Amino acid sequence: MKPQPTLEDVARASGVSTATVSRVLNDSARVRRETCERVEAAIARLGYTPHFGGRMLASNRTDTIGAVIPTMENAIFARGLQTLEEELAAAGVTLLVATSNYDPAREARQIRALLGRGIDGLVLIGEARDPESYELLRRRGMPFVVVWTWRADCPWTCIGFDNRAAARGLADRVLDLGHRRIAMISGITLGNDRAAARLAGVREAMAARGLALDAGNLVEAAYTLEAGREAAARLLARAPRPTAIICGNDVLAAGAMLAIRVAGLRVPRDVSVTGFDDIELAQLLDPPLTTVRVPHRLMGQTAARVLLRMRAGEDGVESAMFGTTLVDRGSLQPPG
Amino acid sequence: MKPQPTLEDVARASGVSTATVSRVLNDSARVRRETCERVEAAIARLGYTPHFGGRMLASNRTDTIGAVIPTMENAIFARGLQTLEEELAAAGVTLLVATSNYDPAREARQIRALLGRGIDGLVLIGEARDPESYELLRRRGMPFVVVWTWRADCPWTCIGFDNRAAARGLADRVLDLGHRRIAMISGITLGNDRAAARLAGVREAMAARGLALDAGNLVEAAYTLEAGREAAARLLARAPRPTAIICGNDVLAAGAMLAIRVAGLRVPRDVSVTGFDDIELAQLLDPPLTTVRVPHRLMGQTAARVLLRMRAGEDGVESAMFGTTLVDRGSLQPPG
DNA sequence: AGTCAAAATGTAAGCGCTTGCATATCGAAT
DNA sequence: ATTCGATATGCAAGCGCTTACATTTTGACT
Repeated sequence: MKPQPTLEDVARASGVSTATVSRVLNDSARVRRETCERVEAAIARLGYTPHFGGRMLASNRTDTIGAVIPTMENAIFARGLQTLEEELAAAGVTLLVATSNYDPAREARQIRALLGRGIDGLVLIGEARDPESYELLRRRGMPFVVVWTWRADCPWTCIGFDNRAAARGLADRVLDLGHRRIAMISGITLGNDRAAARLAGVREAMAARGLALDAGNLVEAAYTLEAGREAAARLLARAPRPTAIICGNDVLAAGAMLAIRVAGLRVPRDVSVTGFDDIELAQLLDPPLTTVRVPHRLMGQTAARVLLRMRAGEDGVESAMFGTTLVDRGSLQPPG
Repeated sequence: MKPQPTLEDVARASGVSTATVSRVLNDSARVRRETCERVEAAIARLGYTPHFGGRMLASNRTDTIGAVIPTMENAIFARGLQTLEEELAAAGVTLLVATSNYDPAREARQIRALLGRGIDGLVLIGEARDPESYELLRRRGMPFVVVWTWRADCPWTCIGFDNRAAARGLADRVLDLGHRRIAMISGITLGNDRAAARLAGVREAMAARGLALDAGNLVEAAYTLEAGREAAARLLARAPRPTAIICGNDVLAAGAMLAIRVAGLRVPRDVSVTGFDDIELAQLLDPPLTTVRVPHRLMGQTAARVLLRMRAGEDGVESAMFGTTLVDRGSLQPPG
């Protein structure tokens, strides 16, 4: 790493003080146009770039927002992030991403790591986590938003949708079509409020009709294709076989459809399958997957705006709830 | 943002100098065990975390490696990153990710942004970019590696595979099966050496048998489902219709298969389709996609190790080439 | 008890930047 | 010409940390 030109070098080269150069760099409005140009020329000539550490130390800002997401491998988070990033970039703010792999301990570490890097704000997925993490955020006065989830009396600013209600709506549809032997492949609910809420929504829909989700018809599985496949294989082996499998997300549903095909059965003739998220994959499956579309872009965009406002010192920023859409594509039909 | 305890607060609270506290934080080996414990207790009690800017300013290191990738929406990069991140994390280094959306100008900006944040090293995808960016890296003496590509006389440290050879191998298989009316949906080759190399590989295989890729049978398309679909629709409208469509990646292939289905045709009976990358999606398509498996994990892991060695001052670090595998899944068959 | 490396700790000088305050410069109004 | 805000610039004090060097403490040997 070679020595880089400093603010002082620029100041000397353009015959002004370091203060003026700094002003040019930050709010050039307060510097005379002519001086400004002279300084900018020197900056270009020397190839100067501000030293991040110096700036951070002096101003205690980083123009950086952090985000901890479960994984980049699920396209749904990737897309939400993309929007978040674009929206932040437009305001000159960088996005710093960390992943937890759905591991609460790792998420806690990542939060600490991001705080240690002096972020100005934080985006978190879901609200289920260690109270210590929340306490830490409070102590530091760190602005943050919780996305991908929403409930009426959430104590944080949350920007998301009602996982429970969405899942209930989906389960209602399944029930309306006449399914009674219903199984669910849920995400791991421990430490994951979205997965838990989706499961609760399904249970609620069934309870409303005097039904219950048989313990043997519920499998919790990590959000991977392989886990979905195994879970479905287990469910298909039951007698009587379920006529519909509600999956915690699209990846699990894809795994389930794989298992169904391997078992020599057809979707939806023998078994109906539903997903959740509406990732691109959903329309590529055969048959295309009936699923719930989640407002990922809207969440990303709103999270960015809200955090920028918080950073600007605005408080009392409100939560936002977005709706979801049931996307009917054919993998769900009345039982044969 | 509330005021945080500083090193000095910790020093005062534990009755030592700031230097000692700093030593405890960095190489506790040089501090007496008893003192060390006292300091650590104070750190815990005060909830102290080091100030990143201060550290950066004083030591001029950030323990951060940057990466600029085209997009997070393609799972193949996401997975490579995951491995990279894990490997770096094990060495106490953070990964900072930026995306370019396949836009050279934006990539150049992202590189500058990362440099501005004082990264210790950089991972770049492919080697096609602005000479100014390379010049900038050279001037700053910034360690970097180029991944996802490899060629014999590349002037940089590159860690990847031979896109051209892999594509040629695939095209050879297509030709061996007897296809002669071959079409290709390539990624946009402008500013993308991987896409260009894959196209070149296909051309080379055909040339070796005295064939050429008809201009009308080549479409360049952005790496999205929609673009793949449109491109395929265009190709299917030609007379005579191609018997095989070689796609620049799996996403394009998925789009092509969608268009083929819409056109009332069947894969592979009426048209064969091949992909590239072997993302998870490939095995979920119907029929499952014949494609080229790319060593994404290996590249991520190796890139991390190489950069860590470079950071440690080691030079003359060598490039690495990994092989690819043709994964035969059924979407490619002899022409009907 | 005395000696003397080695080990442990302290001292203090920056690292590059921002910013409150002081000073200088400018233009328009008198 | 003089005055006086407004505007532009400079001065210099930190921000929190690391680290070269100086100093003190320790403990194994005489």
